[in-house]
This record gives sequence, C-alpha cells and structure tokens, in this order.
Amino acid sequence: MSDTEDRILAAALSCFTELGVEATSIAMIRERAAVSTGSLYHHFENKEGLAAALYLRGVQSFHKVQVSALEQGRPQSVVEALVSGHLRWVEVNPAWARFLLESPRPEASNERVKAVAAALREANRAYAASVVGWFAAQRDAGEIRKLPSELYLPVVLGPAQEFARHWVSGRFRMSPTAAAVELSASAWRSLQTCEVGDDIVGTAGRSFS
Amino acid sequence: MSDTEDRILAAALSCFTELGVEATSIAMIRERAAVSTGSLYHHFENKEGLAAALYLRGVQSFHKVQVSALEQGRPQSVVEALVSGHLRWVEVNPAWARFLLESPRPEASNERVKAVAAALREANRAYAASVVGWFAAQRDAGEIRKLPSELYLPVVLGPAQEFARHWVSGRFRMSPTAAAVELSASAWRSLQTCEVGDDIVGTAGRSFS
Amino acid sequence: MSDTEDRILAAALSCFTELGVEATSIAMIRERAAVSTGSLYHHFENKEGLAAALYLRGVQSFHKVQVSALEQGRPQSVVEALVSGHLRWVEVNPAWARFLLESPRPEASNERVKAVAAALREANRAYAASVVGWFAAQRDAGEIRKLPSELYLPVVLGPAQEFARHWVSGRFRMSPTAAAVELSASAWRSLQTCEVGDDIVGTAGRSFS
Amino acid sequence: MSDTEDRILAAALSCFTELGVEATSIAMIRERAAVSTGSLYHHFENKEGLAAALYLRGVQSFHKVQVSALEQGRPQSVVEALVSGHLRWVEVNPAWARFLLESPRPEASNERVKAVAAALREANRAYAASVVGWFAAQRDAGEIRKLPSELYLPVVLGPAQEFARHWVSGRFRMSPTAAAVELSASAWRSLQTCEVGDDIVGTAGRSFS
DNA sequence: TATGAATGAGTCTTCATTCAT
DNA sequence: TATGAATGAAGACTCATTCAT
Repeated sequence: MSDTEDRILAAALSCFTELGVEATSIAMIRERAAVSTGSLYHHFENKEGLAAALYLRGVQSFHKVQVSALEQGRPQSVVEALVSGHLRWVEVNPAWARFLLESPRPEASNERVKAVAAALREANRAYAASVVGWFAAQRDAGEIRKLPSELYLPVVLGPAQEFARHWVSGRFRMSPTAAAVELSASAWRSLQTCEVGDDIVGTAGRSFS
Repeated sequence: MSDTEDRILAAALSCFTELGVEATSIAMIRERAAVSTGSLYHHFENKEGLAAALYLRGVQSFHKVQVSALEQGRPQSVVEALVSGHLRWVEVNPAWARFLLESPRPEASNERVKAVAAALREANRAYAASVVGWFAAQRDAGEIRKLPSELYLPVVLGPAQEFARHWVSGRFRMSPTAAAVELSASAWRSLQTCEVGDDIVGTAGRSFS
Repeated sequence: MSDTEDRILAAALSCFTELGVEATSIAMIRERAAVSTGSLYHHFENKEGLAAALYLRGVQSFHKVQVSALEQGRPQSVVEALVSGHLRWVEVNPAWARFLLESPRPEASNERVKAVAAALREANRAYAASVVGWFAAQRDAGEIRKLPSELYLPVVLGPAQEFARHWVSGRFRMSPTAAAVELSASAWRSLQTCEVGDDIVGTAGRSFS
Repeated sequence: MSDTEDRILAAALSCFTELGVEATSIAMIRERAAVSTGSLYHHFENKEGLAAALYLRGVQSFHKVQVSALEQGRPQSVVEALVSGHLRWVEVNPAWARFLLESPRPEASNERVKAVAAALREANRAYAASVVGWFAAQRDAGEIRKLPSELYLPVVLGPAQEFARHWVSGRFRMSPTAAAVELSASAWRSLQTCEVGDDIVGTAGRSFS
C-alpha cells in the first residue's frame, strides 16, 4: 500500500464522514489528499470503488472485534463483550463508525467494483454465520432465551447501534463506553432464561423461527 | 393542501424510497407527479425542502402512534405498545419507514427550508420530552430499572429500529408484527425491576445520570 | 395613473437602480410593490416595457431641465445653467440618475414596447435639436468657439456626466452641486472665444479642496 | 496563458461587446471559442470571473496608455496626450472600449473572483494616484487652474469619455482621432491659467463640421 | 381589476471520467 | 506513476409569461 493510496483513503474517509459519499466530489478528495486527478484514478477505479474499499475495511475491523468477543467463556460474558466491544470500537473509531452508520451499503454497479462488493458480502455472511450461529447454539443448549435467529442481533446490538447512531451525529453526549455498562447488562437481561415472571416466559416461548 | 401538492409529495416519496434523495432528480418527480417544473417549484422551494416537508410528515405520523402508546395503563403495557406500535407502523407504512430510516436528517441550509427544519426539531423535542419524560417518571416511581434517561429509547426501541432497518431494505423476511411479540417482550425484560439475578441488579444500579 | 401603477413603477425603479434591469426579476418588483403577478402584467406589458416607460419618464424630466436652461439670456449663462442644471437634477433625483446612467438604452424588441421606444427616440431627437441647435446658432453668431456640432454636448456636459457617474456609484463624495461651480466655469472656458474674462478666473480661483 | 484560454477570452470579449455580459450565455462563448463546457470552467471560475478577467486586462491596457502620457514634458502636452491617447486607444481597440464603457464594473460576489476584483481595485487606485497626483502637483506649481483634485479627471477626460460612449454605440460618426484635436484643445483650455495662447485658438478654429 | 397556479424553455454549473504527455 | 487539460452529459433552478377564476 503506497503512501499515495493511504493519503487518498484517509482523505476519502474524512470527506465521506463529513459530507456523505454522494455529496463528496472527486475534486475534494483529490485536493485533501494532495494528489492529481490522474493519480487518483490510477490507484482506484472509482468513487464508488473507493467507498466500497473503505466500507470493506471498516466492516472487517468491526467484525474482528465482534468475532473475538465470542471467545469469552460464559454466554453472559460473550453477550456483554459483544455490546461493550461494539461501543468501544465506535468510540475509538468515530470516523469509521460514522461512515459505516451513515453511508448506504455499497452496491456493485460497476464491473470492477464487483470484486470488492463480493468480498463485502462474504464478510457479512461469515460474520452473521459466526455470531448468529453462536446464538443459535446457545439457544439450543438452553443457555439463552429462545428467539427466532434473526432477532438475536437486533435484540443484543440494536440498543448499542441506536446509541451509536445518535452519538456519531452529536445528539448524545454520554460516551459510548459509559453507556456500555448499562446496555450490555440490558442485553443480557433480555436474553437470559428466567427465573423471571412466568408471563414473559410464556409470551416469549410461543413464537420463533 | 392542493391536489397538485399531494401528487408532488406522493411522487417524491416513491422516488426517494426507491432511489434515495440524492439519486432522485427533480425531473423524475416532475414526471411521476405529472406536473411541470415550474409548478413544482411554485409549491416547494427545493428538492431539499420537499424532502424536509416529507420527513416532517413522516415523523409526525410516527410520533402520533408512539405518543398514543403512552396512554396504556401499566408500564409493561406501555413499553410493549411502544415497541409493537413502532413495528406495526413500519409494516403499515413501509415507504415512509424506508424514507425515514434511510434518508439523512434534513439540514436547513436554505433560508426558506429553515421553517420546516425548525418544525422538525420542535416535533423531535416534543416527542422526546413526552416519551423520555414518561420513562423518567416511571424510573423515579420505581416501576422500571434505573437508567440514564438517554438510554431508555435505545434500550426499548433500538431492537425494533434495527429490525426495521433490515426489513425495509429486504434483508429480513419475518414480518415486523411477527417480530413485535418477541421484541416487545425483550424490551420489557430489559427494563423490569427484578426479582432476577442480584449481580445484574448490582451492575445496573451503579451508573445513571 | 392608478395607485397600483405608481407602486409598480416605484418598485421597479428601486429594483433597477439597486440591481440593474437584467438582474431584477419580475418576482422582485411584484413583491416590493405588493402586487400580484397578474396585476403587474395587467398594467404593464413587460419587464422591458416597464424599463422603457421608466427610462422615458426619467429622460423627459432631465430634458425639461436642460431645455429650460436655454432660456437664459447670455451664452455664458446658458452654458453654466446647462451644467449646473444637470448636476442639480442628479443630486435631487439620484435614483433616476443612477437608472439613466447605468441602464442600457431600451431597445424595442417587443411589438408593444415600440410605442414607448419611439417616444423615447423622439424625445432624444427633440432634445438634441434644441440644444445642439442652440450651440450651432451661437457658433454661427461668433459667440462661442467653433466646433463640430457633435462635440458641443460632450464638451459642455461630458465633465458633469462623468462626475455624475462616479457620484451615483458612490466613488465620489463631493456633492454634485458643489462640483457644479467649477464644472460650469470649465465648460464655459472651453467654449468661450479667446480673451478670457477676469470674472471667470476669479471664480475658478475661489474654491478648491 | 494557454491557447485555450486565449480563445475563450477572445470569444467572451466578442460576445460581451455584441450582446452585453448578461445577455451572453456560456453556451455562446463555448461555441465561439470551440471549447467544451468543462474546459471553459477548468480555466475560468465563472462567467463573472471571465468578465472580471477581461475587464482587468482592458483597464490595464488603457491605463498603460494614459500613464505614458504623463511623460510628456509640458503640462499642456500632457493634457493633450491624455485626451488624444484616450481617443486613439478607443479607436484602435473598439471592442475593448465598448466592453469597458458598457459593462458594469465587476463586483466580487464569488470567493474566487475576489482576487481579480482586488487586482482591479489596485489597478484603479494606482492609476488614480499617478494621474490625479500629477494634476495636483501641477496645480500646486501654479501650472494649471486650481480645482478640487476629484474634478481634474472629469474635466479633462469627461468629454472624450462621453464622445467615446456615443461612438462605440454607433451614435456618432466622426472618428475619435478626428475629435481628439478639438477635445484635447478644449481640455487644455479649461485648465490653463488665463491668457489663452493663440496657437490653441488657431487649432480650435481649424476643424469642425 | 386582481389573483396566483401553471408552464416549459433556457441557463449556469458540477462532476465523474478519459487521455496525451 | 504523475499530471492536469479536456470532455459532455446531467441536473437544479430561474423566470417571463399566460390564463382560468
């Protein structure tokens, strides 16, 4: 990875997070990276390709943190690590977080961007397989509440994700890591098998896929 | 509200949800609404202004549903009504939901759009005041777990919101109302004051603002 | 002349002097005159027609002052009255002056504007006939220096005109009537037949900054 | 200065003098210069910027002629050189003259046009400093009539300027250089301290129509 | 007379992208 | 690898003007 490419990627990330991908022009990236138009196109196919490459990098970084959380031992520890790891990653990488949370998922219109788009799909698939697979296994082992598989990620990470969206856009002041304490506890509460009120168990037990 | 304005708004909503605000051209709206360019600009300041007007309408519709949920009696019923109401609204109004979930919040760059933007801010403020206020009151009455006020909305609606994002973009197949059963139960679980494990209570009790 | 028409003309004059005819839109005049679009077009044919009507009025007002100067007795008095009258008119009617000095002469593209344009041409012709005729007569009588007829107006009024241009656009601070003393003396000097009168020298010596 | 830029400037000048700046469309310049839209905007910021650049060039050319006139020895020669130089420049550069006389002075609305506008202001300042400074010095030396400094330029060049305005717009037929004989003599007459020289009278008497 | 909705041609300007050097 | 001139399609928006009520 040449210095030029790094400068371009950094410039693109900062432009994209400030203005959004669509509102960012090649000229702005070109200028902020101190690179000529020709040089930029020599290194990257496209604005679209640039965004996709960036998106893939961000997603991979995030996935790495998430997947490593699965290595905790007890289910409760894993769930809490998923939530806390999410929020810590957001706080440590605010630009990446903003980019991932506010940019539309890249679509591969262009021929040459398809490789990156395919890599992205594969990364998402592998991530979902790992994490959702882990939840399904715990569920089948009776360690956590029974839910349709699709719902585990929203239930566990939805609050953190929602918090993060507000935080990256400046509407929340509390730091993500401070919020992590409560949000990870909440996540576990909503998944633990209870000695809680029977009515809830009953309701929850009825429908899952 | 004239017939022309209605046609323009409907056309804009369908274009925006199909392609996104930025990718939609005025020409497309103009054509789909069967209206001349001049007429469109006679009724709406801008593409930006059009999007803002639409955003405001959508948000108001959603808020109405949410605020009405507060009228349920028991805290548990209210929480479940908030979640279920959210998901039902999404299922009944998929275009509006997609628009609100995937469009960037309108910013008032233009002078004349500012009125709409201000109305939007006020709507958000009033909504947050009602709902967050309700949660704070329940917290102070000991009816729900103590959390920093900022966290109640992410905890309660985050999972539904996350589910909705996936659903409107076609990545989830389960219907929102089907998901509502579990997600509303989960939401209540994460807020109820327990006769649950003491460790959780201890953790949860430590930090709130 | 209805009140509506007066309001429109006044609004148009103020817009035209502030922004220029081309940069002024009908919408601005409409707004400043507190008149509806339809009403404006009911009273005036065109933006072009409005400008032409205004131009004609301004020119007539100016010409009246100039022609009345010819009624002074002595050639010297007439010349001085022409210059002083010019500058006084500019100072008393700054908006009109700015409009006449900075707007392009109206051309009759439109069919219906032709009447006004013809009136304007006739006004200019009559003015030139009177004034240039007077100068030619004086020349032939040996009262003033012999010059090609075309040059009398530039020689006599050019300095005042140039001063006025600078003054209406804010580049000169001295008031037109203050400048009139010297400029009318200069005008006479450049026309008088030789032996320069002492009074003029005296006048010229009196005031300068 | 690339060939492309030259072609664009030449095309713009011819369009602007034919139709005026406002009435000229970018498309016309683009076409007449045989240049693509993008290329035009690659070299010049704006139509406004293009006009400003052109204005600056024209003014600089004119100022050079005027300032060189100050190098004549005797005051009378200088005054006559200023007037004759003015009119000769107008006759030799009719397009530039028309452009400068009939276009509104460029104003720096745009950010990037400001550099050109500043250069223009500086050029005007330097010109005024030289020429008005020369007149003030002559006045203080008793070589010319005492006038407020602001009035020297209108008195000396006003008639030529007025003549030029009429000439470039086709309302006068006499050539500027022909007019120069009388107008320079008149200019000197209005400035000389009393006793009128015979040579001037002689000159004045020679040519008129 | 007054109103304001409707029209649609026309203009400026942006921008991703290509390519010769 | 790097440069920046060149391209031209596409888009937003303006505006004078008409006309039904």
